[in-house]
Amino acid sequence: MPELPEVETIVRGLRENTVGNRIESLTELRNNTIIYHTNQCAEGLVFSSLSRRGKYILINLSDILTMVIHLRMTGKLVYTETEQLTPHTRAVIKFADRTMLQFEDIRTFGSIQIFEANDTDPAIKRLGPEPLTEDFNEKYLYKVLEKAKAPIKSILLNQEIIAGLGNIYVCEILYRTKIHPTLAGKELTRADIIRVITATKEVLAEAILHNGTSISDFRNIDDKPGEFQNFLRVYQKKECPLGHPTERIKIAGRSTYFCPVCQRLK
DNA sequence: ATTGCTTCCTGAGCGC
DNA sequence: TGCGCTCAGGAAGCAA
Repeated sequence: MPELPEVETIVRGLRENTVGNRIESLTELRNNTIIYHTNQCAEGLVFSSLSRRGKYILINLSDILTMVIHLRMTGKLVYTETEQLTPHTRAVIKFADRTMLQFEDIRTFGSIQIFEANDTDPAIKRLGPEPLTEDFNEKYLYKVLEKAKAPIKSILLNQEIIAGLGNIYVCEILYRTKIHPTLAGKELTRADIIRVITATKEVLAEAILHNGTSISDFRNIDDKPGEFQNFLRVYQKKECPLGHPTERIKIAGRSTYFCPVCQRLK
């Protein structure tokens, strides 16, 4: 479900509402939702600070533990004052002030992991640069693409190359850059690379400004949808903004929307 | 080393 | 109504 802008929206919502909250109980309603990588219990600790890395939510618990949440396709975090269990509620964190955070996940791919404060998920250590920082720049992307035979679409989806992009935003980025999604990475020109960097930063910033994209069930922690779906140009569109019919193809098993007129193979 | 196919799981939407 | 199929904001784990 959520990509970088959606996760960022959730983290901001959590930061406003839960910093300083003490965990009274942490209950798992389905096996393997909460995975402990430490013997230390999270109960009694405080949500000290929150951050995001790629699509991961990182919660610092009293500088003692780190809670790492990944929502995968259908995970949701809902902050409520009363218990509202659904058939898909997988875990509930109750705070000392009687509020609670419910983790719902229809497809059950998501997880909550708990590590020592100085430890983290190995997958996080392998993540590529954050696209909204200076680390994601022309020099870096040129080096990545120089010899890459894979289609640019797959490369941009690879979290070890760039952290946080998913299927929607990669389609949108490629539309804005006029690059065909099947074009091999090494075929991109310097000008293309600069356009990719610029479009990536623009699309993500705009999406964050609109609280993310709700195609079906993304919701902020107060259960409100995002608004960026109103600004998508090709993803799940029949026509691009210029009126050309779009096409849908599969790349690496993922539906890829593009405009065959605006986005040409060289 | 790189690339891509299958898998985890549940539900919605479609054609017949 | 219901069946069977395809599809879904992700990514690990394999196989080639």
